[in-house]
Amino acid sequence: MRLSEYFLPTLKENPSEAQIVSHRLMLRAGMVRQSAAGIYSGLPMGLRVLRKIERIVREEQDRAGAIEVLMPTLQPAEIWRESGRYEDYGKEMLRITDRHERDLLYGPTNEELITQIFRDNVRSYRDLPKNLYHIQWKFRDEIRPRFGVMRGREFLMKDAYSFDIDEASARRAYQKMFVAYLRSFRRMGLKALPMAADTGPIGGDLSHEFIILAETGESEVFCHADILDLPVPEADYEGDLSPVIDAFTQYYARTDEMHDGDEFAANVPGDKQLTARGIEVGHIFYFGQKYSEPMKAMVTGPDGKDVAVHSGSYGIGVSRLVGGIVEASHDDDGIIWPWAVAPFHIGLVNLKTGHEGCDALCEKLHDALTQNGLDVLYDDRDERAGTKFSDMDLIGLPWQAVIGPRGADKGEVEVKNRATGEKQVLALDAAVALLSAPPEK
RNA sequence: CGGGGCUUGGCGCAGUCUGGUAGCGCACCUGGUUUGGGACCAGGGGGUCGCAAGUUCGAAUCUUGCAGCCCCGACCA
Repeated sequence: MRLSEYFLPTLKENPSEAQIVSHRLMLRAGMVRQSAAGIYSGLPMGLRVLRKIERIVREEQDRAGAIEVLMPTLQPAEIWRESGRYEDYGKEMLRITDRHERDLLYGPTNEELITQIFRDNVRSYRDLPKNLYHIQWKFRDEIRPRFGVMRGREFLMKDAYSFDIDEASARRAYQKMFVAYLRSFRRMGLKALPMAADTGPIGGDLSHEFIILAETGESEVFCHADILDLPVPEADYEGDLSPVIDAFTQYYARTDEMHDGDEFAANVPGDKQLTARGIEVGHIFYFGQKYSEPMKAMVTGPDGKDVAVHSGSYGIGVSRLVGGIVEASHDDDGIIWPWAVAPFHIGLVNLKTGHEGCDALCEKLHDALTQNGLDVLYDDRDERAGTKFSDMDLIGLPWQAVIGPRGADKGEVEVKNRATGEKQVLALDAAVALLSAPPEK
């Protein structure tokens, strides 16, 4: 993509409404613009990141056996009356009335709708287990939206819903999602820590929040430092997942609402006690028959008797992750994108557009990289070097390839690693080889 | 929802106390000189000062009401 033909409005100064770093950087790097409190438009840069995150989430959900569907943003009030949540949900639910005076709502979550779809189409235990998910916009009319895209009112969420014949089977569905979440976040370059979460009225041990550490996180978290370095293994979803789950849950890890100071002190050695702030990027829980009973989501079991299915739901805040990743990965100059979610892999900087040697070498490099399947943003604007360098640092692509009159005629490319700042001058072929791999951090 | 702050050109701000018809930096347009870390000179365009009502000869400035946005707290992917 040629920057001169792209749409990338960067800002030199911080907009006054943005207070936290991810919000400031996302505005300055031309990723999003605010439309109203907690409601954002995505510009091309932001959309690219969102799509890459979405793709990772989708691939890992599919791999874990979940099946993608797409439910609408607007839902009839009727099914929420059935589950009893229409009144319970309160003012966070945006209610809408259509021209026929029918009550609708903009979905804050989809348990009711998916349960309706399930019960209307599945009758037998032989069709279980099932795990259905979708990636769709949600709306929760938060009292106080803040932190840019991390606490918006409108947000993109992946939500999955599992249906099983009994609790033992449901537990397995839960484990699969647990592992899929570990894998998803790891692929995005994040260390997401599963933390025991409040299970509410259902009880049991089947609820975890996945938290990434960041100074601006909303909740305080307490954990054993060793969790941070646990490897995420290749997943065999057909095999026994318990060892993986156990490895991650053997350590103390809790948010402030679940925290117990005495237990923390007793179970975690002093030098391993980690207190930090975190951002919740995922939440999984098993809720049994909470919705299947009132909504009559029944299947016939092997004994010929109808039973209400056992369900769980599993959410990932896709749009929140964009902000979360920026929080977790930036420096004073701008964003530092992990390779897997970078809007482009490489920023190709032509220091002197119009200079024959520079133009020619840039074109060559651009074509070679593109042919290798890489996303290249080619800064061919007629701007000064300083402007290009600072814009490139700001938008944070993993690699920068700089071509200027100094080295162009010798066929030299200067390659810079955005994360480390390390620079090296290379011949074209060597540059192509280096740039085609994720940078070592 | 309670407390605090803000609203003046695309962005960042001054001017408001003490009313006199709007200014600075950046960005943008034209021309020229420049050109490896956000250049310089000259010229230029763009604002019913958040909205409404009031006071006044005269309101960005004073009064009242409303709206939007941000921050702190209690709640949430």
